[in-house]
Amino acid sequence: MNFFDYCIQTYAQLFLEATKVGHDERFSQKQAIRDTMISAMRNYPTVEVADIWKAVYSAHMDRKSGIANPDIIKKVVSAENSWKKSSGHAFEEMIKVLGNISLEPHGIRILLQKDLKILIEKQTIANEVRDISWLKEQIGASVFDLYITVLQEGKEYVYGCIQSKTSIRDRVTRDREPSMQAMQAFFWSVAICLDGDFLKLPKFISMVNGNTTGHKLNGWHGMYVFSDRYTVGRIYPIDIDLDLFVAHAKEAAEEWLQRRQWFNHEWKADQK
Amino acid sequence: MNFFDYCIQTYAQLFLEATKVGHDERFSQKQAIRDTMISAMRNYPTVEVADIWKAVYSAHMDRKSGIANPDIIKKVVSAENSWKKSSGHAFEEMIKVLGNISLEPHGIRILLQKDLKILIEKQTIANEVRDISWLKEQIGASVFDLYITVLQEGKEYVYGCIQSKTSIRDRVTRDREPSMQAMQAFFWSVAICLDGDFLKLPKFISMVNGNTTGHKLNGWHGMYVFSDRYTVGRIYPIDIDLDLFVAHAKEAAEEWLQRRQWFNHEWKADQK
DNA sequence: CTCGACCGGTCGAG
DNA sequence: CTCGACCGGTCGAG
Repeated sequence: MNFFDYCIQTYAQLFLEATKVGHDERFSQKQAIRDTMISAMRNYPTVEVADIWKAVYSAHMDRKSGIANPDIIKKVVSAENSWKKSSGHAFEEMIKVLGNISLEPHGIRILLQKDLKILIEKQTIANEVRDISWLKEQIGASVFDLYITVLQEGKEYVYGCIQSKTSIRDRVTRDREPSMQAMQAFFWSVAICLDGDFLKLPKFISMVNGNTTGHKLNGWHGMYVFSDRYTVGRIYPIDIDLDLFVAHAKEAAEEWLQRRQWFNHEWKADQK
Repeated sequence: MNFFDYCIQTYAQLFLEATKVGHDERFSQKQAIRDTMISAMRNYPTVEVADIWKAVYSAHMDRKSGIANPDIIKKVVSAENSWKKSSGHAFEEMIKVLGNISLEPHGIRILLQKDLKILIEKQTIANEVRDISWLKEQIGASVFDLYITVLQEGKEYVYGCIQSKTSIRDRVTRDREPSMQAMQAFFWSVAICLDGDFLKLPKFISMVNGNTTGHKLNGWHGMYVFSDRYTVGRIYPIDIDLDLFVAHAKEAAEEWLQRRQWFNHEWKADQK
């Protein structure tokens, strides 16, 4: 028998034996991986150990997924990684395109982080030095996905930071802190979420709206969700027109230009 | 047509059109994701946007992998994540089992990080306070995968730190720094690698052996690879018996017990 | 070519 | 139940 088939068979057998004597799946699979390796290394001393490892991987993937063909596995994993890396960018671009349709007539526009990076390098952003230096820090740490600017007397000012997320699951926890810092730096800070499923848990609602012992303050000026199932407080529904987001962006731009010193976390848009 | 099929078809069509006018694959796929979303949201305003997103995901996965069945995709991704999380643990256990067969008769044994954590909590590790506190820090940050101890007069001392990796790719870069700190703290510090493919690049060889301008010092006392293709300097071949690793572990234990003050990065095992 | 960053179901230990 | 950590081909910008 070749080493590959040996690994497939041995893994299956060892896993079965382990479960039969009462071990749970996690224990059994770990033991099957470990002992198939040992056994195969003994029986095929001339085969590269890395190749035996790949065979054990195939055995594990087969048992868990029902797919025995390594080519299919490889292609799915590759495609999945492509989606992970690129789909978020596509979503950001979508928000930029959809938002700017309504915003640009008002002298407001959404920028990708990389757009803003270029504009700051070209020194065409009119914010004060202190803002510019704060923005550079945020860009360096890739904190926000999008930024929003407003024109006044022909000059372009960044007045807001946007987190755009297709799925934030429990990463909301990590995104909240930078958002609060943006509000403390007198910027409009909002999140746009494709999927609001996580808002089914009260914990996350209070991370947005505050007013609980665990989360005293609101984490964002607004969170815009592509669904009307989760609307409460600063959690707003949007659809393809981004209506409430656009309305709030206009209100926020006006506020930022006229009364920035009072533009802290308490600010709330009028329109609902 | 239902929204799902609409997304599949639209994505395929938009991607094809983009490539036909000369865009590369990455640009075309990002545009296809973005514009299929916009188009589907317009045509199916009552469908949850998160569900449209899932359909676009399926379209992307289908084009990249050739697999159109979402159930298969889901199972492969799930299995892959299981492997990612569990296989490293199985490998660590394997090293522990294989190593301890030869080591335990000499009063030496390999511990998983979690084993050491428990022993330290039970206060059965005999190292000085300063060592214990250093070890606790390493455990807290999950720096090393395995530790190695030696018995002297019935007391058990941790004398080495082991990184066990199935694939370190360019993560070697990140693993080097903590290894050098372990050597500075007068511990034996080694890595055990399943796959030495990365050692085809001279850069990585010099990260192990030092003696270049970029990497003046050696990064480990030894790196043990399950292959004899990469042997040079402190890069040693091992097979299932872990011969050289075991021989060096014995030498290092002796050195640590007798002459610890001189056990710095320069120490090198005699046996080859 | 290089090289940092991306994600999300699972694991494992509460 | 919760919740932090895991990985690795791809993306994107040098």
